[in-house]
Amino acid sequence: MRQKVKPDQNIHSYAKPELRLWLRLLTCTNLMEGEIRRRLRQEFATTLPRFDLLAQLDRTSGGLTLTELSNRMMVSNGNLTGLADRLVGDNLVERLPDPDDGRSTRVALTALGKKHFDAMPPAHENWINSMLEGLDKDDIGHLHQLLGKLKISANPGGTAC
Amino acid sequence: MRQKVKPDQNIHSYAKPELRLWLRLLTCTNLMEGEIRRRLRQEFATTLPRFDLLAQLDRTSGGLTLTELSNRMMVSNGNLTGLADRLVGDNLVERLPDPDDGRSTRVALTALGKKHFDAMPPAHENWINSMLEGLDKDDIGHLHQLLGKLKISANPGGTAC
DNA sequence: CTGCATTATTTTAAGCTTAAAATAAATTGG
DNA sequence: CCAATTTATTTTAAGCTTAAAATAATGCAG
Repeated sequence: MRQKVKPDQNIHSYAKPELRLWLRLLTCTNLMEGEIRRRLRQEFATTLPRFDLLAQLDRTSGGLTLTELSNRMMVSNGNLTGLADRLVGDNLVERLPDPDDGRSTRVALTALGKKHFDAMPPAHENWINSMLEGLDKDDIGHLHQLLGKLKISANPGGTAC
Repeated sequence: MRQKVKPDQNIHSYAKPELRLWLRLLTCTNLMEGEIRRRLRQEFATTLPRFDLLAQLDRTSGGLTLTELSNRMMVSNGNLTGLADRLVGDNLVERLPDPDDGRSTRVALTALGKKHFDAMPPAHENWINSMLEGLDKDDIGHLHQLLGKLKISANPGGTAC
C-alpha cells in the first residue's frame, strides 16, 4: 500500500535536511565573504583574490609557482596568469625564473607588496572575529570539527587545504 | 609582567580558532560549489547562476522582479540584467511588464524553461546527498543549527535567506 | 499640481573565473 | 638519442560579478 505523503513534500521544496544544510552553508559563506570583500575594498582598495594571493606569498619564503598558488587558492591555473600580471603591474609582486625548471615561473612579494600587505591581516582577523561574535568557544570548536567531517566527505581525494 | 608567547603565535598564522573556522567554512563551500558547477556543466550544459535563477522562478507563480531575484540570489542588481538577458536569448525565461509598476519588469519561466529545468532538481539533490554521505542525521542537524547561529551573527540586519 | 526623494533597472568599466586549446619545457621509455 | 608523454604556463572566448553612474518611473510633501 502506498504511503501517504505530506502536501509540501514535493521534489522542489526545501524539506530535505541535506539540501537545507547546503543552502545555509552557502548563505553563511556568502554573507562573510561579501563583508570581507566590501571591507577589503573600502579599507584597503583591494579585492579578495589579490588579498588571497598576497597572503599565500606572505607565509612562504622564496615565492611560489603559479601551479602551487592555483592549488592553494583553489582556482584555475589560467586565472593566476591574469591575477599575477595585475599584481606585477602594481609592483606588489615580481616574477622570478625558476632556476631548476624552465617551465615554471615563481612569484614573490616585492618590498612594496610586503609593506602593502602587512596592515591587512590584523584587520582581516578583526572582521572575522566580529562576524563570529555570536558563537562561543564550544560552538566554534564543534563547528570546526563538523566541517572537518564535511570537508572529508565532500572531497574524497582530499588534496585541497 | 609580559606574558610569554608561543613561537608560532605570529599575526599571520592560522592559530586562531575563528580564522581557522572561516577558512574551513570557505573550503567546504568551495568544494561543494565546485562539484555542483562541474556537474551542472557536464550533465546539463548550464551554470550555477542560471540554475539558481531558474530555481527561484520555478518555486513561484507569476514570476519575480529583478530586484526580488537579486535579493534572493544575493547578487547585485546589475548582475541580473545580463543573466536574464542570456536566459531570454535561450528562450528559457521571458520578461513581462509589471502591470502595477512601470519601473519593474517581471521575469518568468517559459514552457521550454520549465521543461529544461525540471530534470535538474532531482540530480542536484543527489549530488548534495552524495557529498554529505559522511555525516549522519545528528551531524546534519547540529551543523544546521550551528550555522543558523553563525548566520545571525554574521548578518545583524538579517534580511537574506 | 509640482518639485524632490525614492525605487527599479540598465549601462559602464573593470576585474574575476572558467574550460579548452595552444605553447613550451621536462621526463620517460625504448 | 629520440619519440611520446607529462607538466607548467599562457591564450582564448565566454560568461559572471561588482560598484558606480545614468535613466526612468513612482510617490510624497507642500
